Amino acid sequence: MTAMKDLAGQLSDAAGAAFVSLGLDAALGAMRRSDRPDLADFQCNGAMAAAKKLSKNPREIATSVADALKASPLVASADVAGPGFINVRLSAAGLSARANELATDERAGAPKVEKPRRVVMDFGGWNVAKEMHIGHLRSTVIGDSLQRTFRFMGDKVTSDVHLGDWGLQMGLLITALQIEMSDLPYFVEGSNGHFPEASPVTMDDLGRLYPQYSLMIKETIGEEPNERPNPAYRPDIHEAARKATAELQAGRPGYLALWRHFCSVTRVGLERECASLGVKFDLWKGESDANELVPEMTEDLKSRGLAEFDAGAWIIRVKRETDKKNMPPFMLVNRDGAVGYHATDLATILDRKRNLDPELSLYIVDERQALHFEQVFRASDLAGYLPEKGLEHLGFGTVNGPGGKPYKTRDGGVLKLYELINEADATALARMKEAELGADVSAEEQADIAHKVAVAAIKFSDLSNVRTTNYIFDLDRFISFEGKTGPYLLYAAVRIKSLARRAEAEGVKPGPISIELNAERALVLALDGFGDALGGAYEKRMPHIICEHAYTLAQAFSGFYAAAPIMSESDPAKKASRFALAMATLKQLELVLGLIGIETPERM
RNA sequence: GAUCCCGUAGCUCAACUGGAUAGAGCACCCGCCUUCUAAGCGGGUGGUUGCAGGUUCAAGUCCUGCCGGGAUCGCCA
Repeated sequence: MTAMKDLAGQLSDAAGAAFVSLGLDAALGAMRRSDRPDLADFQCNGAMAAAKKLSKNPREIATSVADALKASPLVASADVAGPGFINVRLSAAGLSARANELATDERAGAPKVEKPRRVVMDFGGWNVAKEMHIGHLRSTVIGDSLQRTFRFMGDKVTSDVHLGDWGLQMGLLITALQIEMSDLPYFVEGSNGHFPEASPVTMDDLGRLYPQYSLMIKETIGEEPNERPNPAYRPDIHEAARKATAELQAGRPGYLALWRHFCSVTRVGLERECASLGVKFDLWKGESDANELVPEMTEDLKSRGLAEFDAGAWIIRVKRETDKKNMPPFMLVNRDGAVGYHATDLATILDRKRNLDPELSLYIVDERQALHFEQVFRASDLAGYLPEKGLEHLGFGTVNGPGGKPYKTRDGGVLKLYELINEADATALARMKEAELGADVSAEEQADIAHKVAVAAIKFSDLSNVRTTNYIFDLDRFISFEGKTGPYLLYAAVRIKSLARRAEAEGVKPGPISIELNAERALVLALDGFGDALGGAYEKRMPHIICEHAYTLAQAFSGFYAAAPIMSESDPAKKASRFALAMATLKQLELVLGLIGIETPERM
């Protein structure tokens, strides 16, 4: 995968060769950054595993590997500690060579895949008629980070926002409008006529109607122990919504016209949030786009005996003998003749197979959808569309408020995404004024800087949590600018940019890097860790690994910045070396921040 | 009830898939701005990794059982 080996890779090769010469597996030579920086830069634990197989003394094996390692020009010292740890300290020459390599590499040491794959990323989760709130932030920023990471690694990515625009909620909204505004022309039975261009509803209307009517089609309310019949349940409305859904899907013109309004009204808000967050999708498709394939697909599945008729609905049995958990059947067509997201997701797979033929499809959707995707993937496999192996659900944890319950604002509502962004913008702007920064720039530029800081804070706060776990959202902490935050990373980058401006003015040029100070060693080691972090984030689809690396790098730079003055350094060789190291850091830092969707301003 | 996930410092989170003395940030305490942006740097206080067993040279990580929290379990997405 790697074009240029990082230090761990080079050391692993050397140690691996030593293990092989002992008649052992080269993989035992795997080197990693040391847990004990006071003792070593890198460590190898393979001797202890080897000792078990050979029933030899691990220290004996370790000593012989360590002796072999000493021959490498990279290694300053190699010794054995404890039960058989091999500790390696790197030579200044080795570190300097690596630093120069990183400084001149376009990709700052990043690996690239040898064989690019066609990858589809599906961001299912946004719905028509629902405004984006804090809970939608995760799929957006995680998915965006993943698409940037995969592209950077060389894969051919097609991202699809995949709106939820075709299920019962659409029929429910039509029903709601029929009740609230019954004289609209969309409801005239059999009408094929022209319908108004302008939407009869605004996003606010939809945002109000949707929750109001959703409550009426819930048969029960309350949590598990206190679950009880919903007093507001309206079977008539439920029935009407189901019927309207089926009619919409069957192509009733008035309903389709109305539905288009719902979609376009919603999309305005979604696009605004995307632009604000700097998130782009290749495709703005939705569940509805799969609709035209559904009849063909269901016929195919029925004719091959994969779908069967059961309790009024067409289902596919996806249960397996080995299943421990309950595996309900895949719901192809419900008893009204309407389809839900099982069918549209499967039809979408068929569509993608025909048009994109992806080797890998990633679904960045709430962890709670895990069972759904397992059903869809199994169905796809059974049907011979795309193999289950190339379909992955990347679930993520939910966003909770203090106490582990879903986050609520002070007035009990959900925090809308644009409100969060506005709040962060305002806080960032206030912070700038307080620090008396940006007094010499226009108000417009100040706002631009503040927004970049705000977005960095929001994205980093979210992405630095492990993808799969739930996290607790606290507004103040989320948009704080001190410590381990997005703005800290920006600050490091901005300081280097400022240095670069001064260097330019004073005619200072980067020169060969020579590592002397401890702070310089630490910075090179941090820079060298990029490949490993990127590879890990890519393999595991875990953006937090990149966040962790970005922070380590910024921290190492801050230490270097404080310990090694550049512009005031009198020795021109040292000055040029340190400046080159700073510039290498900036290059990598900007690449890394790019992978988590963070843009760096020129000053802040 | 069944299946799966989680429980780490006062708070919010890490820990490279079994490695050494479990790391960060916030908060708190002490230092550092007449030289590169103090949104910063250096240092300190703070832990029986929910509990009890087990596996082995080595367990936050693996196995078992409890306790506590969450998610899911056919016509909502």
